[in-house]
Amino acid sequence: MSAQVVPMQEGRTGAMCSQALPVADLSSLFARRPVERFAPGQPVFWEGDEATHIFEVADGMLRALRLLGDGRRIIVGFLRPGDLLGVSLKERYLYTVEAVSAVELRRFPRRRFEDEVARHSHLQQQLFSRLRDEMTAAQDQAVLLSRRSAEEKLANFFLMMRRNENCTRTAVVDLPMTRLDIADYLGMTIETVSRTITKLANSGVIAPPERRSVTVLKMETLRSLADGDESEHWMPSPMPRAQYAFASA
Amino acid sequence: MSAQVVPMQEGRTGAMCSQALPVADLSSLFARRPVERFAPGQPVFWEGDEATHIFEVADGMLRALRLLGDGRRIIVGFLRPGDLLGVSLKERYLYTVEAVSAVELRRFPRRRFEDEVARHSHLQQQLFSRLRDEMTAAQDQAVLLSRRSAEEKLANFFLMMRRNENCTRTAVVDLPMTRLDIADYLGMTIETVSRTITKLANSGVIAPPERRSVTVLKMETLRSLADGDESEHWMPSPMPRAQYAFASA
DNA sequence: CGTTATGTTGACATTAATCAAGCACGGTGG
DNA sequence: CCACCGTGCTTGATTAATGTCAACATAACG
Repeated sequence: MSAQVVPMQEGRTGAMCSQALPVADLSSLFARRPVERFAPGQPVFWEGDEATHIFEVADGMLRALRLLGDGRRIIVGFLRPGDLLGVSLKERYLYTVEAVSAVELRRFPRRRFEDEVARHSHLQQQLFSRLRDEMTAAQDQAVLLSRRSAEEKLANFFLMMRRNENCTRTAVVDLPMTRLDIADYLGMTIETVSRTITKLANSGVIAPPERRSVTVLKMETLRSLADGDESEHWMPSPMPRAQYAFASA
Repeated sequence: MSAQVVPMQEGRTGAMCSQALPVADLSSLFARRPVERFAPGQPVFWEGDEATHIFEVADGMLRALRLLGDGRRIIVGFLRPGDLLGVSLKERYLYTVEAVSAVELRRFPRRRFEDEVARHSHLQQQLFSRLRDEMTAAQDQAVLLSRRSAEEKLANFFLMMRRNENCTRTAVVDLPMTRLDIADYLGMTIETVSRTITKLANSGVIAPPERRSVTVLKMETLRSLADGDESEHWMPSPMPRAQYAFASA
C-alpha cells in the first residue's frame, strides 16, 4: 500500500486556537469540507498535475498508479478511508489516482494545508507520521514485488488486504479491485493471478474464487505460504545485539 | 535508492541562535560530530534495533536491507554521501544498514535531533523534503522491480547509479557493490545479473564488464532499453488535462 | 436480451532460476 | 616472486515458472 494504513483517529476536538479552528488532528481539517463523489474508474488527479489539493478518503477505495512509456501500468498502492492523497507535498502529484469503487473524498487546498501544519506542531507530528507510514508502505511493496513466486505474492496480498479491514478479523477479504489491478500491483499478468487463485482454491487454502472477495479457509497455511514475511510480527525485537562493536572514530 | 539523492548542501553556516548552534541546515547538525569509520561489510545497525541515532553519510556507500524469514535478502536501497540514515523517526530502525565500501559516518542522537528539528521550522522543511525524497525513492524501486525483463532492470539500474554520480556526467558508472547486492536489489539472481551484463556488453551498449564499474558506450540505446522510464524526464508535464471534470459535491 | 467487461482455462513460447563447473582476481604465505 | 587459496564472477545445461496467445465462460450493463 502506498496508502497509510493509519486509521482515522476521529474527532477528539481538543484545544482551540485563535483564528484557527479547533484543529485536533489532520482529519479535522477536512471535516467541514463538502464530500465529492467519484464513480468507479474516475480519475481524481494525474501524475504530473500541479498539486493544488490534499484529499482525504471518506469512503471507498482508490488506486494510485504510474504509467510507463510503453503503456504499462504500475499500481503503487490502494487507498482506503482515512488515507490522505497528495500528502507528499511536492509541487506536482507523484502518481495518478483513480476511484476503484464508488468513492467519497474531501479536499483541502494544499497551501492552506501547509500553513495549518506549519502553525501547529502536533499536526506536524501527525504529518510526519503519515509520511513515514507511506514510506514504509512503499518499501513494503518493494519487498512484496521481489518475492519469488506468484503464490507468495498473492498470499501476502490477501493478508495485506485483510489487515486493512476495519478491525473485522473475519476470514473474508474484500477485493474491490479487478484482477488487472491486482496484477499491476504485484507485477504479474491477470492470467497468472487467476491461475494462482484457482490453485489456492484447489488446495483448499481459500474458498472457490468469488469476483470481489476471497474467503480464507486455512489461515495458517496462507501465512506459511506468505512465508518469509517479517513486518508487523516485529513487536518485541529480541535481537541478540551483540559484540559487533561500532567502529572507530 | 531508499537513499535521498539530495546532495550535501554543504556548510553555509548562516544565522546563529542562542544556546543552539548556527544550524543552517540538517547537515550542519552533524558537522561537529566525530567521524566513525566502517569497514566493508560491517553493519551500522539492524532492523528492529532501537533507533537511538540518526547518521549522515560523509563518505563511501552503504546498503539498506531487510531479511526475510527464509533467509532471503532484499536490498531496499543504497546510500551515498549526504544521505541520512534512520531519518524515518520510528522507535526502531526499519532496515539493517551495512557498509558496502569503506564508509565514514557522523551520528547524532535521535532525541536531540527531533528536538532540534521541532525547534527550527526550516529544519522541519528540510526533513520533510528528505522524507519525501526517500519515499519517492522507495516507490521508484517498486516501479523498477515490477519491470519485466532483466535487461530493463539493469539498464535502469545503471542510469540510476549514474544519476547519483556527483555531477560527473561521464559514461563510467561506479558500482561499489557486488553482483549479489545488485541481484538482491533488483530481485533476481547473480547469474542473471552476470549474464545480462555480458549480453549488454556483447551488443556493444556497454564496455566489457569490469569488476566495480560499467562504461556506457551507447547511452541512447541504454536509455531506450530502460524504456518506459518516466521519472526525472517529467519536468514540464504537457498533459492534456481536459474535460475530465472533478465530480459532484 | 444482446453486448461488453471481466475472469478462467488451455496450449505453447520464453524467460529466468537452479544446479554445476570453471575462471580471474586479490591476498597470503612460502 | 610465485604458488596457492578463497571469493566473487562468469558460463553452460537443464528445469521450472511465468508470460503470451487464444478461446471460452460468466457476470455486468444498457
